[in-house]
Amino acid sequence: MKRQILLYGLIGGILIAALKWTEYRFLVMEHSIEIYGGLVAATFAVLGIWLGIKLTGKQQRVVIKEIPPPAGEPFLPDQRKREDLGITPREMETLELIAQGMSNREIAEKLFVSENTVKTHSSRVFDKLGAKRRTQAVQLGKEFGLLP
Amino acid sequence: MKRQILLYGLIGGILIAALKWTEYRFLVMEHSIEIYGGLVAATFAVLGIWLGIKLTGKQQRVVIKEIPPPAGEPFLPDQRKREDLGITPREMETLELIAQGMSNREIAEKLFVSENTVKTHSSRVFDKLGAKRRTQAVQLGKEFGLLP
DNA sequence: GCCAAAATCACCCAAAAGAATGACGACAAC
DNA sequence: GTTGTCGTCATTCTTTTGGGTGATTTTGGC
Repeated sequence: MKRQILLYGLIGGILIAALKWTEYRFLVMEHSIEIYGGLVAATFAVLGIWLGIKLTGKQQRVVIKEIPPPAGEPFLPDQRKREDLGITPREMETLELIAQGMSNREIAEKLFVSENTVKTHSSRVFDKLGAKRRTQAVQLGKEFGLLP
Repeated sequence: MKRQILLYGLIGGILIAALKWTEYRFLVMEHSIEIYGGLVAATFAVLGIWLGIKLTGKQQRVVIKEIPPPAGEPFLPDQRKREDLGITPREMETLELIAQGMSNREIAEKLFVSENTVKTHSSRVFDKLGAKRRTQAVQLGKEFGLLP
């Protein structure tokens, strides 16, 4: 960056010098002052733009780096796998709540059904997953991509 | 963006006009041409830098960097967190096996201890995690970074 | 309307899990 | 040598879970 600023100053100096040098040649020309001003303006404008881009271009890349980390997969319930295993939506729901550490009673309250119903659902889902315990069902559910 | 470019051109035009207008006043001055040139150069340089910054500042440089996190963490058991919670190694071991879906009996066999001992460990670990059920302990264990 | 799948609920019973308490030996720290 | 932690085990009792079976109701498709 320092190099670019120095370079910029240098070019400026050279231009000034060139300006002075050409002064004696083209000053006689009509409207040379306008051409002159335009030339200088254009040159410095280009240089300025270039410098501006350089000035922020590097910084920009650092900021960009933040994008990737939070990404990844938000996890979308594997509908296909669920159907492959013949697990019904209600059973799936039950399984999810089991995975959250809820008891049958709590699940029953949350789903507005009787505890017996929850038992039925869980039993069936265990069967379909090949699990003997709820903890195992959770473990298998994850392996099958049914649970996060 | 278009607005800025137009503005830029406008300012350029105004400067040229001003240049022409002042021409009749300061042309008589000695070295006015250098001052002039420098002034114009400085003005356009500043404008150029500003424009350059504006030009790239808002642009999202979508540099699609490779995503390290997904393939990244092999998961290292959080030793600190475990000790923070006052969970002993043996209790941790028990928790891990619980998370794998094993029953107390299976865990007992695997660890060569009695089932009662496993119960003691699990009870203690539940207590330390604030869990009431093993499924909940697993869930909390994950949240605490104790389990994968 | 009829059928099949899904969802619901009920009972019974056995197994597993969990809470509470007490106890004992090993071992490190002070 | 006392203290504290850890790991071990037992006993008793309550709660939760899970298996098995059957039944009723809803729902969606044909």
